[in-house]
Amino acid sequence: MTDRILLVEDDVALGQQVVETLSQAGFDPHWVQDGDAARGLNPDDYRVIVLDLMLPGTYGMDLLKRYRVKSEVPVLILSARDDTADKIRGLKLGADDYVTKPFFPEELVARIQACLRRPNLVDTERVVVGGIQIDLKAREVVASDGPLSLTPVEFEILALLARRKGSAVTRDALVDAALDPGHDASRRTLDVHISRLRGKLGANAAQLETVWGIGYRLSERP
Amino acid sequence: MTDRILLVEDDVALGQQVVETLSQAGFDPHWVQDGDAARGLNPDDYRVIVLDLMLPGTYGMDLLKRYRVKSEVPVLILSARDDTADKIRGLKLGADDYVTKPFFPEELVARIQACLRRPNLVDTERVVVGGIQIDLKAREVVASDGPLSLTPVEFEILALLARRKGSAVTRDALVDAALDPGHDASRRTLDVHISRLRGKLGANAAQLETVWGIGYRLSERP
DNA sequence: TTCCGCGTTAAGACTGCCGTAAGGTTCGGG
DNA sequence: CCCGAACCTTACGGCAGTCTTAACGCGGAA
Repeated sequence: MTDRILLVEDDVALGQQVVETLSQAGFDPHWVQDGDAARGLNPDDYRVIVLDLMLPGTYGMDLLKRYRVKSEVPVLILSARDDTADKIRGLKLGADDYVTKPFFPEELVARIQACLRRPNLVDTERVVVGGIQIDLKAREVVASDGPLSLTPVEFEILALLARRKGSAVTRDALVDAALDPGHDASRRTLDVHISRLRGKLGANAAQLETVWGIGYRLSERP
Repeated sequence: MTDRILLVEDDVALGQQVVETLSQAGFDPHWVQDGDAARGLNPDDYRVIVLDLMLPGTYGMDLLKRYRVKSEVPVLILSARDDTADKIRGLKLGADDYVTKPFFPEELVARIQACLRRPNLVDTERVVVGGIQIDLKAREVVASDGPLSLTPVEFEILALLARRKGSAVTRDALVDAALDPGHDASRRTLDVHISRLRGKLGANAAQLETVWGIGYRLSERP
């Protein structure tokens, strides 16, 4: 139930301080010091992302752009006091708030909590991937051919793939999200569910692509 | 079908800018510059209210409280960037979202559209789902065939499903809302009530759908 | 007290989901 | 081109989840 926060910050002293503050505030901070490392992470794995714009390697702005493409996760920018231009660019790119350095740790915590409170970004209830429409609240799925009736496991698989649309999702992640944790043996079980899902998807089956050696991906394009 | 928006903002330059932006976005903005003037207006005459918290005369927070007493209209707060405390208080008082100044006009438009999209049926006293009409205060239900006489438990089940209309509702949530917490044993009790409810719903029984492995859903479509 | 309405439980039948096994197919490396 | 690993598909049995009917018990009303 603790909220995972991703902190992207190259300054070691500041990073340590922030991690400690967030832990004390009841969050679960994950700290990466390098922009390139942050690039590979999935933004949807976190409730809020705290991003320093001044980074070695991949620039912070690029990261922000990259995250925004596939996710709605609130992003909070850390920037130098005088760098107004960067703040505005960041906000235009979809950042949700900014904090100027130097800052008091409590201020950062308050901003993060404000982000979490914001009603409109908390839950996306409807995801569209190509010809497939998924209503996460109603648990209804409509494909090009018409509405589908999916089993709970099939729905969970499709929902996870849809939330991470365009990205490859690990077999482990899918098993974790959809399958009964009681039976952890047979690694072929997921295949069967994927197969059945493809069958029901009909004309949209091609969007559910196999990523060999990794897992699966739900593609926008048919 | 143009949506009337009430803007309460004392800053003339900002107000003009917002009014122009909203007009271009296809809305019908009404601008009052004074808190006391806004006090006399009927919130239900507007689809969304955009409220600056820093006002001369009646404080913005008072207006928000006043509106909330008699109306469910979505309220969007404008606040200064650093005023985190006010944002949080505003959201606690029932505001639906906030925008921090300075903001980009497109952002405000996007937020307003998000408000309009969100079905706002929390604590409404009357809910209509397809052919079923439910008066939550009077505890009366009218179906296509005519008025129904439901038992307390049946009514609570139907009421919860109606408030979350279109969404799948967990069995646990329904048991929690409708059944006596004393007996937590038999998980089959809910089935029986659902069955009886379907019987009474008659022609509308098909709207009460089973979501296999999850619970039930009250659908708009017959 | 008796009667009736309501919530609950019990029991049986049924639907269809899930996991597994087994055999076939595709992929990538050597 | 061959081989092993990863993946696809089909079929099937066990059983969880669901629907329905019937009966029990407790309350309030007559």
